Amino acid sequence: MSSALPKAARRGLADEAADLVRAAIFSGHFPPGAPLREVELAQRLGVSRGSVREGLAQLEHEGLVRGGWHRGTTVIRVTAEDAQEVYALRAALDRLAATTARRAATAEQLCALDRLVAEMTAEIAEGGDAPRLVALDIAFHDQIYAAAGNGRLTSAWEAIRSQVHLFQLRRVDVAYDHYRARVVDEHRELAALLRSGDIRTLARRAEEHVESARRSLLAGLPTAP
Amino acid sequence: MSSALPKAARRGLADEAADLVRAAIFSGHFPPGAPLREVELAQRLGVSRGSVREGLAQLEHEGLVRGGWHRGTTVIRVTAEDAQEVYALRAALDRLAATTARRAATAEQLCALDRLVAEMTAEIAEGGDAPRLVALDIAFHDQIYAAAGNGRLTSAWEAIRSQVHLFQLRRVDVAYDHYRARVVDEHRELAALLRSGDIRTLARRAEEHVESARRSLLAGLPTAP
DNA sequence: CGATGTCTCAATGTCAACATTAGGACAAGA
DNA sequence: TCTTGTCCTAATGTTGACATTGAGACATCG
Repeated sequence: MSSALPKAARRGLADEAADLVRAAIFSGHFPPGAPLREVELAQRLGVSRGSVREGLAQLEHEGLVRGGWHRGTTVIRVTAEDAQEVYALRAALDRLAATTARRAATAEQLCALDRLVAEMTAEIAEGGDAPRLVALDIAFHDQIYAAAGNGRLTSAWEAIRSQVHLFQLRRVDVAYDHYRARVVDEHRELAALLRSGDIRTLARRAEEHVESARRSLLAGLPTAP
Repeated sequence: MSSALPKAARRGLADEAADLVRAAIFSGHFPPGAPLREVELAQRLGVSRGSVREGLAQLEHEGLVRGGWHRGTTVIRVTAEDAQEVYALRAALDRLAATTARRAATAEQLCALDRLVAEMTAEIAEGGDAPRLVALDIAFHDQIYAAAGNGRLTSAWEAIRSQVHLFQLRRVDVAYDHYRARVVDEHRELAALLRSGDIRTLARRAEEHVESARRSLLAGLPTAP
């Protein structure tokens, strides 16, 4: 069959709260450095502090927020050093994901990649909403990790996924033209290499793809705030 | 100065509970597949269920236990597939950690590596307690990650560290002689390469070191339950 | 006899109250 | 003025009780 059923994942309020807060951070409602108070979030989301607390712990494992003993939780700030760390790790993970997926990916999964590239193309043709493009970008890489089929690798990706998402949103803020001009071509090439490319070339291009994003963000970062 | 003070990290009961349960798993008190009931742990550790719950969530992020919606938490089982996943990811992480540390490590950190190798040598001379050797092995790699100085990379390592620890304990169960014969030499070579070796050679040897561990474990795994 | 519906209970999910702490305001002293 | 000690408060850490759920036992029906 095409795909196993979505296994009816019934989730708890903690996951719900985590999703809500994460979306609020991406939307800019909670800017970098903003404090996330448990009581305030609890009554705003209509759940108890325990659930909010569990959700915040999840976001902390995603690296989106930082907290300490009796010191509250705050949204991370996007410093050049943070970007260096995240993109260095992402390069290593993407490299492994790509080379693994090169051998393990099914035809259906490869088609899903092509479909995402097509959606990016269509999005740009319609004007190009930046957040939507970034979401497609992330979804493309999600699909590669899924195709690799390594649960631990996927978990490692999920631990920096939200940070990458945040950084990419920042990137399109400071260098949208550069991003818009390259996003489709780079992903189209990755998709092609994943379907029928040399492993070593694929590994190199996967790393370079991340390197490209890192430079693009860092070029505009020091000038910001 | 030699080192910044350990910043007096005051921890909560949740971390304490996580440490206790983790140790209990390593010691074999909770064998693979054993259920971890919150109520039982709570009264045995003398803390509330909330703290135990938070601790278990931490262990779940470490991949040591698995849990689902209203389905309890159980210790992971060591299957061949799990080992493949963990060691594939570890190879990528160790490669990045080693190459990064090659440039960033301080003299003090390199000496710490030598000291650990010396401890391994001494331990083997005294008979060679397997769990202690494994602990030194893990500590050696901890030190490399610390020397790399990439917080996100260290977090990714911590997300599989406990699983690696568990797998290595299993490895010395099934192939202690092989482990005992190689552990000192392999780590001594890594330490030397980190001090003054070619980057590409270091990257390759770091991956091979993991590959060696993977094969050693997998060779004895399928025969075991 | 096998399949299906219902029931039961042990275990987890959720909640609101209580205990503890970090960090700042403030005043006294050198 | 700078340092130091104290207090206060807003937030987090912790707890036990209540609500909900999943999985197996059991009975019923085909």
